[in-house]
Amino acid sequence: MEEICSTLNEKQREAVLCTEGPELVLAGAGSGKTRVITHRIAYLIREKQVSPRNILAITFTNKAAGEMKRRVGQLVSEESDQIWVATFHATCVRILRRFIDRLGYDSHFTIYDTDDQRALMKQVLKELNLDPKTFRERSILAAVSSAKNELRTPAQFSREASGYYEERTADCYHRYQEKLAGNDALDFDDLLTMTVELFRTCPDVLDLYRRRFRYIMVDEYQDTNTAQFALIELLAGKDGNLCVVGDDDQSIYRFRGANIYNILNFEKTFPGAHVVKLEENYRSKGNILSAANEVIRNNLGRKEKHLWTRRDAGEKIHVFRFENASDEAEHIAEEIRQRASDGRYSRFAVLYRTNAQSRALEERFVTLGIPYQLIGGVNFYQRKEVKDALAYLKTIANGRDDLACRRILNVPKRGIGDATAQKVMEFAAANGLSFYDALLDAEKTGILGRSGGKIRKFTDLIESLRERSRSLPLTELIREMLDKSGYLEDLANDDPVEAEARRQNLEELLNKAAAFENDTGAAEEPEDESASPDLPALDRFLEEVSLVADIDRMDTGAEKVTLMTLHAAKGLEFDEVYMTGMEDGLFPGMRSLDDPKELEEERRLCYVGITRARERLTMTGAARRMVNGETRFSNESMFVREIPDSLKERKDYTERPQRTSWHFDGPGEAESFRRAAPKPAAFGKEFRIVKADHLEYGPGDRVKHMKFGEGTVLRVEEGARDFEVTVDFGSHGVRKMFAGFAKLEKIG
DNA sequence: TCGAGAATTGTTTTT
DNA sequence: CAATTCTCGA
Repeated sequence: MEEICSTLNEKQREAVLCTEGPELVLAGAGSGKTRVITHRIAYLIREKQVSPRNILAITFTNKAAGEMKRRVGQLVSEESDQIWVATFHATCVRILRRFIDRLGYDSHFTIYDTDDQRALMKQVLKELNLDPKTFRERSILAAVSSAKNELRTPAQFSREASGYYEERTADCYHRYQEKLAGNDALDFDDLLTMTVELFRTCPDVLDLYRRRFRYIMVDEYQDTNTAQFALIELLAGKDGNLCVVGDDDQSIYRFRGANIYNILNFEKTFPGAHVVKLEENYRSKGNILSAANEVIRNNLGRKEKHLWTRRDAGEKIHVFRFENASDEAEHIAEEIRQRASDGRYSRFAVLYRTNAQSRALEERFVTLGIPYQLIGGVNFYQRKEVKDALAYLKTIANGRDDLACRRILNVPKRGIGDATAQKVMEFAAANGLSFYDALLDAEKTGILGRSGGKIRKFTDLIESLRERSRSLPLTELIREMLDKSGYLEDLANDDPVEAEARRQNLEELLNKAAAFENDTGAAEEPEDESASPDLPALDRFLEEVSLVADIDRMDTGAEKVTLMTLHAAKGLEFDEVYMTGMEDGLFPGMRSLDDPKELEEERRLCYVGITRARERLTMTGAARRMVNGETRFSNESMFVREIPDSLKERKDYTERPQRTSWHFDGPGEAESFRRAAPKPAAFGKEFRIVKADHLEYGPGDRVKHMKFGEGTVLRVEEGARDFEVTVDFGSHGVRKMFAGFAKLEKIG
């Protein structure tokens, strides 16, 4: 016990030692949250003699799960792989593979990603004869998803629906669910809702897992949604040994159903809960932490806390403003190149609000030859060629996934068009067959005339590959599939640059398959009943692949700059962080400007971004930016303005820098200012001067002024807000002016 | 059936 | 300004 707790501070120790009953650990950014969880697990095993099998730890990403496993392993070597550490979704899949037959589903179900969901919903809209203009599958799916997150069934949904639009949406939900079932498929949300459903309808199953999971821990608790909460509550019970760890200030997933009240009301939901606050930050320099605190204090409805650090203040927050997005990107890339002259690029991260912003940055990084890794955007496993390959594999593994089969039926082109596919669909529906089985049969009965031959060739291909899949290792199978199907060959007809990128992605898929084979081959010890039961390697590979998030691919070892969204950055930390696109209308986004709830969420996101930085933080923005083909002008982000000037060092690179708005350094004044005028002016009416840290010219230098032409600098005086420069312009006279306003250029 | 070019959309954020 | 969907001729 001494050794386990010796490295912990008092609060952390308190959190670790409280093992029985409900516990809430409010862990501020960088306060050693993961440390608490891992040590708590170690303490349970080593001191409380709890069997590792009785511990469940839930994380939000596979990466976090892996990291946690690794760190627990360091503390309690032997038994650590007995602990169940997984994401919500992976946990649910494991449970469902064993028991979903109780709900009338096949245990070999496939998992649909967003694209699959879209395709399916499109079919639904067509079948229900709904106008795709008024009923967009995107918004219907959003409604369905939030219904599922709230555990509302189609029946409930239609009961509560009012008005034509909602009623039709209910119909879609209903039909969509039927089609999923018909395909033995679950979408992401189903994984959660089905598990809750399973526990609610089968007490014996619930009981089994309750006995197993005597100690439950949930990381990032502030981001749980209603379904996840229900799941936890079912497993733990009102007075179970449930320890949740989170930070209400870092709740940033409201858009996907996260319910911040899960954490805000924890003590009400679990009376008698032990609450521990971790407020010492071990990560960031003082100024960075102060900036974070200054920003987040503008949110109402949060648990009061004040993060502090023993670290020195460090550099000020660097604030840059540029003319446009490409200047912004150029400057950042150039600065990183200089600062990383030792090649330690992994110390840097560039963060942005929307994935679209990565483009300009990427271009600059490429031209300057800076190694970088891009996280997010299109998930690797959702890229077209990878999905095609996976669709082949799914069809080979079992012909049950109609979407997958249809996807590849004519890829590469086999001369089997939509009309034919439509006929097969009808045939399948009429005979209660899957799409693939319909293909096999339709060809036999010859109902399709001359298309029959083409279909025959396709099914022959699949059948022969299926035969081969029984003996061939995974990687070999994929190679053969790519070859025999003519997919690789077809790729060559593409644009050569594009084709090369695709080939590389397929190569990466092969690497992943090889890694997967190695992993499962090495771990020959019979995994306990938690593993999916006796699935062939191919099926298990497909399952694993369906649950990986893009962040899971992040390579922390490589010396590369990391480019990603602020959302993806949660839980990570870097020495030097750039937060880009700090502009009103972009961050905070347009939609949040008139919605206080939404604005608070954006502010939390900003807080998350700031607290990722250990040593140095830079915030950048552009005066104008191309959005949707038109130029948008914007003000510096209100979040930047919420950071007092005393913590910032600004530099304005725009052609016509703005005079600084009234900034208040004293907390009292700032407070009243914010209350009195919480909203910034929508447009750049205010001028802003930026005090440069130095001037490029001094007395005696020749300079050029926009209006007065050339002159000689007589004197430079440093004022509070700016440099005052006196210049002799000859015929235009001797003039005294502010440097930031005059924009003098040195000549010669 | 299929490709090229036109037209028409659209924007957060992701397990 | 994309990326996706639509339309039309072969």
